Amino acid sequence: MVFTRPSIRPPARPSTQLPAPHRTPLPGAGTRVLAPYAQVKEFLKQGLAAGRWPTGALMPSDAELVAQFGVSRMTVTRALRELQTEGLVTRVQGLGTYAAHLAKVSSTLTIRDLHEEITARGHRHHAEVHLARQERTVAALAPQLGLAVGAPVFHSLIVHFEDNIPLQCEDRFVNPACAPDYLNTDFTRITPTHYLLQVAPLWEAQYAIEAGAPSRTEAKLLGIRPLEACLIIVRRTVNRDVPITLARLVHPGSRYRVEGQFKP
Amino acid sequence: MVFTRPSIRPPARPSTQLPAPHRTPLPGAGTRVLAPYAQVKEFLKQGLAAGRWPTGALMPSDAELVAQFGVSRMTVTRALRELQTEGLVTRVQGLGTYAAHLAKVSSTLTIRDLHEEITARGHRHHAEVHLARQERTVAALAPQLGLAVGAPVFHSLIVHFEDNIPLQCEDRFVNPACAPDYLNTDFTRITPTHYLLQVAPLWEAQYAIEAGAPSRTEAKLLGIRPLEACLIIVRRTVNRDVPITLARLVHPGSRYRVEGQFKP
DNA sequence: GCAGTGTACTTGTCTAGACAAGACTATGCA
DNA sequence: TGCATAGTCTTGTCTAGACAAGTACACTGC
Repeated sequence: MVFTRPSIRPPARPSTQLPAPHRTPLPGAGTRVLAPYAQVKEFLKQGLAAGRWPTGALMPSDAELVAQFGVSRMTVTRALRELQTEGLVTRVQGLGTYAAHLAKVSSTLTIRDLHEEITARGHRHHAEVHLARQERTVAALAPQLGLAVGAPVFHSLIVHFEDNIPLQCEDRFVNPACAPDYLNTDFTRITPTHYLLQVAPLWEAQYAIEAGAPSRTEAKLLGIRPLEACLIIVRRTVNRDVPITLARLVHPGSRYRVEGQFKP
Repeated sequence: MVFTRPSIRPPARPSTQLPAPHRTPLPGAGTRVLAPYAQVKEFLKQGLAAGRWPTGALMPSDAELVAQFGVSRMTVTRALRELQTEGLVTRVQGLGTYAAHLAKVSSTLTIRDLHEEITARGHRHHAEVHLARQERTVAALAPQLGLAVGAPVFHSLIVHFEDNIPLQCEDRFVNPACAPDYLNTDFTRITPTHYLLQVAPLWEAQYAIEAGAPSRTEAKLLGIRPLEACLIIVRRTVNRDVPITLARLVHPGSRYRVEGQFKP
């Protein structure tokens, strides 16, 4: 659905002209007046919230907003670009700005080092290392880690405790090329996440969150019954297209959950 | 940790000067040259990835980047502002730009209407409505929905099927003020999510994802054993600070998972 | 009817300069 | 010594204009 812009200019829109933007900071007014770009942004956001432009509808052009608000095009552009990165509008060169599908908002969910997370709660963290050795890549892992079958790969199995209660069972494979010193790290003092962040500070990750029963080993390590529901996160981390690590993080369902926020 | 900027200008940085940016589109070159703002951004991103500026370190100032790249300040500003919204740098007026803690990246996770999601997979969706009525707000719900205890609230209980297999048990409470017609909707044809998106198109949501056992009713409705692990999402949706709805979505762990991506 | 062309409109990006406001530092005065 | 002040550096924001490039549509000539 693409609306056509009327070829005739609409008749006398109510003026939203701003009175000489930042040059008059409204001396007595206690409430901080919004910056012009923020006013344009807010105007469009409110309109979208009110359903003024349904999904796919053509929104005012840059030039129209410039005229309406009496600001420069750079200001309008900034407002629209921010709305675009927030996923609220779609801009197509040569065509115009369209209202986006508002259901598709991105969530903010910050990933943190478990050690940090636990200490931030004012609790004590410690870890038990059950395995840290070099193995040969098996077929199931090879494509995920970008390694050949049989190539060396680092494997660690660590249980993390919050105030002596098992919180996470971390089963991790690491690409040796990215972190040659991985196995020499003392994981009771530095978590793998922390170490890997230092080695490869900028990365992307794909993750899958699911509920399931732990394996028999995991249940034993976590001190839970074999059928107790667990929150399982499988995370694959990539640094500039080079796979770094693949981790399976198993948490007792009763002790851990993921929280986040969607914001348009 | 805050580094002090040296008061003496550093000696002759290797020039990254750009050759008359977009005015010379490199006639023969097949590879599209990055826009100047993108080049500045990429330069800083690479530096961060390489650990050139550890967390908290003072990064080059706008003026330095302007001189280094031979672009205008607006161009540099754009690059830095985008890095800031991506959470890679922190900018403080009067002080400078600092390298941010790279572990905190935000994830992209798109929330979609379940009906859309299922049909997008090429499968068939249908819903069974087990409950859709007005009730009185109980104490536990009142603060979450911003309603008084005893005030009317809409309550629906719907099971969603993918190709006749139960996928989600949706237990939902809705603020009547936001969606007066909620109970008149035919939920076998329109999902509550879809309906609520039309009524209140712009919203924020807080969610919690956890693993747990279903209630006895839920197990029955989903056709699973009482102890089978379920992925439970509790979502609270707010439209401009007005609570709209509170939903508990229970999925059999073996049939559903959440996937997403972290990107810096 | 149909293919090509020109025009008008759109967004994408950049420049050079400007003023505001926050944070630090050196200076001068009591 | 202690405090106020001026100066310098920083980021935050805006303007007015420019060119590039993509799209749609009316017009032309065949």
